[in-house]
Amino acid sequence: MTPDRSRLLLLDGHSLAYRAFYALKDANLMTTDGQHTEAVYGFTSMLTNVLRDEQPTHVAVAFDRSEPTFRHEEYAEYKANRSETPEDFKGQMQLIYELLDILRIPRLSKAGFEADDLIATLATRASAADMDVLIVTGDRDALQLVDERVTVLMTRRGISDMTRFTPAAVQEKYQLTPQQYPDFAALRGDPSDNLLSIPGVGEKTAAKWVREFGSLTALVDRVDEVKGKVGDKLRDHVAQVLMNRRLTELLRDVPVDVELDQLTQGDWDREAVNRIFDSLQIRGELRERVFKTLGSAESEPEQGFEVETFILGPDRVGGWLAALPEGRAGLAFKGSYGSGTGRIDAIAVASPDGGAAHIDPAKLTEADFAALSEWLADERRPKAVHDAKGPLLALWTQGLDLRGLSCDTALAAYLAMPGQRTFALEDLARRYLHRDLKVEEESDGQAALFGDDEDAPAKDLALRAHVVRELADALEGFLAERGGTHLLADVELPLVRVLAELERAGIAVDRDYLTGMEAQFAAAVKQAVEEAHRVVGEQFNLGSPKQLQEIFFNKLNLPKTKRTKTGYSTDADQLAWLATQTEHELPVIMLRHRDQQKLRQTVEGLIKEIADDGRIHTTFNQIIAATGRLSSEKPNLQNIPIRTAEGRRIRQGFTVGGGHETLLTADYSQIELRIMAHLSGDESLIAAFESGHDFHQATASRVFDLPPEQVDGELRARIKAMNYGLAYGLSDFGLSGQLNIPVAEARELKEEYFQEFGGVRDFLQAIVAQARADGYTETIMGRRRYLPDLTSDNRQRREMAERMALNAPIQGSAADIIKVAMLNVRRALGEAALRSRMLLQVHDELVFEVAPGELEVLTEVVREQMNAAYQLRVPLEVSVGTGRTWEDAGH
DNA sequence: GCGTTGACGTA
DNA sequence: CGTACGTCAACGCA
Repeated sequence: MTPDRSRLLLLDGHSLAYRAFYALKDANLMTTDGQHTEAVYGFTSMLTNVLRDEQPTHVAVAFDRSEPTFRHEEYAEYKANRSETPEDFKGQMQLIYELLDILRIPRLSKAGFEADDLIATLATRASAADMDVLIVTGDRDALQLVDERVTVLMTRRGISDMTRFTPAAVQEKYQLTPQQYPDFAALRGDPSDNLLSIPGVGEKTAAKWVREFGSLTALVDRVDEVKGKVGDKLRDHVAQVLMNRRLTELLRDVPVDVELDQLTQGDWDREAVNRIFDSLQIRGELRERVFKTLGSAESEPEQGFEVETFILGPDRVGGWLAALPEGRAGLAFKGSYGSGTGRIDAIAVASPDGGAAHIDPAKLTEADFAALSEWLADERRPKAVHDAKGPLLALWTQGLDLRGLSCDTALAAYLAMPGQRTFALEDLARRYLHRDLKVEEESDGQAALFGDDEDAPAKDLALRAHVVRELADALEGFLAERGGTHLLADVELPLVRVLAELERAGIAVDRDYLTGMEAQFAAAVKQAVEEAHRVVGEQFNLGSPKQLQEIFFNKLNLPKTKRTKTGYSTDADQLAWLATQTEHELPVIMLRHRDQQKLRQTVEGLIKEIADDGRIHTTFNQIIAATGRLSSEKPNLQNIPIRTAEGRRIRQGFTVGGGHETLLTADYSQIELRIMAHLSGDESLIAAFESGHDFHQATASRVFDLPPEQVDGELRARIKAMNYGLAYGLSDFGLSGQLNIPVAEARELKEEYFQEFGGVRDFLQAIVAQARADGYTETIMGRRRYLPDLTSDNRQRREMAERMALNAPIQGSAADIIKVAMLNVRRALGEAALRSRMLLQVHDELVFEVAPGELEVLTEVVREQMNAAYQLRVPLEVSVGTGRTWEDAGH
């Protein structure tokens, strides 16, 4: 079999991006922060389609440059008629460059030349090297390049339609050869390039002349033969036509400093591609198509993973584990986990020297179980696991434990790149090991190739264990370069066990109480619905913002509120505003409905999650929040209402469980502000914390130069808003909205504040500047957050990144501190052999269940450990409360 | 069925 | 035009 000839695909980047932009203009594609993406989206779509359909072996995208070209020197008016780049198009070229770089598709440009010239040059070279060439463009000048080897794909209207120009197709369409095309174009003129045309000569005449005389040269030689008025016009414009011809000719010998064999797609990184698609908010079909298409172009992994798998039958486990060499083993588990429990279906252990064993826990002899149990629980046998918390919970249900966890690859990857959305083992293997962890494809439930191997699942799990082991080494190295070793080893890793304990413990709830409350909220909802229907005079769904807009703005003709992407907002602020603007009762009824409905849903959601033991076992996610915080899901126990009296009633449903005496909550007071004082070193702010007065009162007294006791509620509220807003990057505008004062007054307030606390302003500015220089921010414990958008051209994105940059070290440092506090509290509880236990973490608060007789000592331990978690330049203040319910224990 | 949107609860 | 999350119902698409 003779190998296919090489095929080079050349794309005209600007031309295609422009076509794509106009084709998708009406779709108004945009990210939520205002970056338009029509051109990026359309270009990517075209690129993907043509790669898929044409299967080129070589590829490059050529771009124009902003510098003038030889054409401008020849003709100052060249392209001078081009209108301004549309505002919505701006920034999209930069995004296309980034995307191509991430996809490792070569892009070319050269000062003084247009993309067309680069394309002509490379097409000519490739042709000479016996390659086929495919040119994709929207510019008809490229037709002159068409020959037996070179085909041009010309975009038609949309982005999916392309015309394929071979010599025959050019002939058919224009009745001209490709060589004649530029002659024709020169005679015709080209408004888009500002090439003048001959009055009275259009496409028809131009083509007729070229056909008749064979070429422009021949026509000029025999120009006297052209009869009539058009003949005179032609004679008047010969010089201009010849210039047109020179401008239309594409250069085939641009000194491009690249070899043909360099024009191939390089190794690309799935995670990076996912990242840029995430940031562009491109998902679904196009993302799929890119991965599917480029999957074939994606370089083959250096080699797949190979691992010899030992499927350990009865009585083989003990011997195999005993024979394991020194070093770290990789572990992988199959099973299901969540809600404080789990089930293990299979375990794989990868040996430090290569092989891996597969263990079926259902087929263990007593001796096997004992050996496995001992090995798993042996602190001195180091182990690496991917996302260990679930398996740990599952192991506990089987009477097993897991000790010696020296690396969790999910946590390590999270610390390395906390902004990632997922940390799937497959993705990490590709990113950090540059190899594929492929699971055999299955279709229609039928086992595909090799699927009839009944050991395939075992081999797959063994492979995962092996990959985890290799990945652990790679990630630790990577993390060490980023200064994350301490956080992994001394904070996140030990925290896994503590979180598993929290999840296993759960928190007791009073089901009857919650059920009764749900009925009350439901009744209030029903009443609100009826009232709403009555005052409007028709039935509608109060839960539908769309229907509500219809009622408010079309039926009742109430004043228009703030706009959302799809219409007018009906959120609580707008409803409250509407209530002040009109006599109509509906806004107030809606507010009550929203309120009661939200509470009802919250309670309903909680009831659904009550386990058989009468407790709710949330799941804490350790690798979600980019700042380092935990998150809580199924259900989220970090957003149980507290602000309103009605909402707080829900907290009375969380109670002390049987066998315990009371609940205890302990929270850090103003921890983020204390961190700000510490990090900024602002002496005045530090002094305010040390003054012993209420903090907001103390800062207000300094700002307004009043004795603390003369600070009234109004002043205190203003400064409180300032204090908290600063850490979020609050603008003058935002502050004015929040305090209901004019923007100018908000600006003055800020000025007055910084007059007193100038160190805070310096600090906040310095953080952003530092982050821009480094590309990341850092917490007190070295937790990094990478913020590439700090250098974005897009103002909205850049300013968003700046706010993230100043918030991340503050929020993240608070997260660091409470994590350390949790570890220390847990250790102290163990050392004092207390039976009280930690149940929840809510960012700056810990909730405990107090065993009988331990209240006093527990309070002491918690206070001490939370206070000592980290030495800031101001004291960490902890306030403690106790009570039968979470509400009673609050403060 | 699935993903997006608007709304809203917490720190 | 204030950061970080998770959940719900409605809705539009496939």
